[in-house]
Amino acid sequence: MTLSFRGEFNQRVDGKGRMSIPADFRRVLESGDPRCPENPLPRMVVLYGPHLKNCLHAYTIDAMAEIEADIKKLPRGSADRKQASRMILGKSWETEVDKDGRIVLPKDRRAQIGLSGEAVMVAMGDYFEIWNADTYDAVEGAETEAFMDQQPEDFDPLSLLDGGGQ
Amino acid sequence: MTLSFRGEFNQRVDGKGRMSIPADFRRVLESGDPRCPENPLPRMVVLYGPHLKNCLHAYTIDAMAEIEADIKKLPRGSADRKQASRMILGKSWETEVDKDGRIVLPKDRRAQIGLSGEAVMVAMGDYFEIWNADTYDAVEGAETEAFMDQQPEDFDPLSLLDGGGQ
DNA sequence: TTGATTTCCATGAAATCCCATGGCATCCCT
DNA sequence: AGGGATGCCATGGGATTTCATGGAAATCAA
Repeated sequence: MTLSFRGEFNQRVDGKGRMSIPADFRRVLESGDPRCPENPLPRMVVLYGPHLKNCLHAYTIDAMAEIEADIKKLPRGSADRKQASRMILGKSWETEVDKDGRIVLPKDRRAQIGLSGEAVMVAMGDYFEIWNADTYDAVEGAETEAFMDQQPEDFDPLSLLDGGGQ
Repeated sequence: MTLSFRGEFNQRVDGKGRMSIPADFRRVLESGDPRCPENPLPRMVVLYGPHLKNCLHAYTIDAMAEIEADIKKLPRGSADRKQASRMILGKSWETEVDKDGRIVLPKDRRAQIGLSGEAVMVAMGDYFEIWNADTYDAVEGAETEAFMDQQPEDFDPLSLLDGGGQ
């Protein structure tokens, strides 16, 4: 069983697009990269498909390998496989955390999510999201509020889990 | 275990038909060419059979060798083998990336896919597609739109993978 | 010769490497 | 417990290299 991401972190993004990966996340990336610890610098895969609104998704090598294996299970030549390939393989990018614990997000990626100044990284279990800080505050705040409005006063998120596992 | 292509890149095509191969793709081509790194310049094989509409497919040397091996497994003299040979072996072209990281696409190949000005290269796992930028935007845009129309509003391509492995 | 192709060099932008700093937490010793 | 040393972490700056791309020179072909 592989480690999972946990927590939410704010990090600065400098003019060159450099951004520290939180130390906790690095530990997870290391445990999910078969090349570590021989090569101490963990890699990660960033998804940037058009279905992602205002954020990027970051996976460990192992987690992404699993996804790719699933793609290969789809029938060759099927529309599903083609779309999955285009939207996942075609819209992803592998990079390595440098020895200072940072990655450099290419200009295109930063532009896509309007990233500059301050970033937020949010754990989502087997991946984490990368947001521009201001955008995250706005979108996540609004979505959570909208959701909570539809829930009873004493709502507990754990109740969402009941019956999900059939 | 071989690297796989990842990501999508726009590159310029000049009047001579020269086109840079994205650095990431070159790394994959190098790892898939048994002649590297003794000879540092990787080769690649371009498929241009009539079954390809508006695009070309580019393979590593190793990946194409595997395909050829599969063809040889078909019964000698069978119609399947003959057609596979014609459409794959007969319609493919091997070239070498030059020391500036470029290839020169022959006029015929460019004409076939209407390539000029701007190209798009899209990773598809063990190969990548080469498109004219405008054509790609139109065709891929239309296909994706048609596909997305059949999906729920908040569609995630990862959902295609659920239960794909039966 | 002339047109086409291939090789070589030039350039600006972007990405990468290397080193430096200050803050914070931890460890350890007396 | 104090207090110093140690080490990790996030961040910054500068130098260096790679990349994509354009153009000139050299080679080849008809």
